[in-house]
Amino acid sequence: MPELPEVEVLRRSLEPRLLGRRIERVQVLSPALREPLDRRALGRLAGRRVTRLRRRAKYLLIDVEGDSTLIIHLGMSGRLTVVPHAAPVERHEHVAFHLAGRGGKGRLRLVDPRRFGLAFALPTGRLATDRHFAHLGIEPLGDELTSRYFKQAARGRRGPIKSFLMDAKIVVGVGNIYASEAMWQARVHPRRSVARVSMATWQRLRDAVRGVLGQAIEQGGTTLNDFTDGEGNAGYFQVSLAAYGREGEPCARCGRSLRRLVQGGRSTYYCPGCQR
DNA sequence: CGTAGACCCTGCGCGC
DNA sequence: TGCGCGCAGGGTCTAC
Repeated sequence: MPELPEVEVLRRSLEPRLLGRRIERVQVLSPALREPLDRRALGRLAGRRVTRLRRRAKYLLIDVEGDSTLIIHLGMSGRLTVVPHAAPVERHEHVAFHLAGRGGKGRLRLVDPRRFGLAFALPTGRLATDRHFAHLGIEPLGDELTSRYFKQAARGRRGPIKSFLMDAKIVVGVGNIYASEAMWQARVHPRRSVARVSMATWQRLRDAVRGVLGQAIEQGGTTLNDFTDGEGNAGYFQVSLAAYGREGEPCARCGRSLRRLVQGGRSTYYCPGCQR
């Protein structure tokens, strides 16, 4: 479900609703996620106030007092929302953080039908070396992402540009939707080998990745099915998608019919006319 | 070492 | 109406 823009939109929407509020109680309703929920570790968050919300790659990081961090990953189908204290438990609600403080009682809940998501707690200082984060590449919206970085990272690699863009060891946050969008924007064919990308094209790809992710954040993310921010609002970047999910529709740039192909078991959408 | 494919799981829309 | 199939925004592990 969520790529970097959706997690960032979620972070921004939750920030005013969580900052300074206290987690009164942690309720694990259904521990079966990608990694089983650890009742004891999550329970230790109880009694602490939220001090900061951050994002790394597609992970949401909720820092609390006492140098602990709650880490949430939404997988494909996760939804994290603040609901009224008395809201009925939803199907596939895995964990609920009962909140007190400004705004009265409430609950932050993680609902995840497909169970590819994660929720765990760590001492804040241990994040960088934790196995979930240790091997992640650079953030795409920071200063480090340059055409030179891309070129350097591609040295000695084979394989298609799409896999490269989606490889979190290179650059994080680019998932299946925004990979198609960035390649369309940069006019690069998804099967193009990374060994055959010129510096000018690396520059176009770099600009396209940043541009697409940035615009998607501004527009509240992409809601294809069920993405919402922390208040339950859908995004509207889906109306701006140029390629993803548009097989058979005319390319907005050249008019050719957009096509779908499968790479690594996942759909890629592209224009056979203007992507080379 | 890098890369390709299988796999984890539920739900939805489609064609029959 | 019911059923089977393909597909879905993530990441990790195994086999080459």
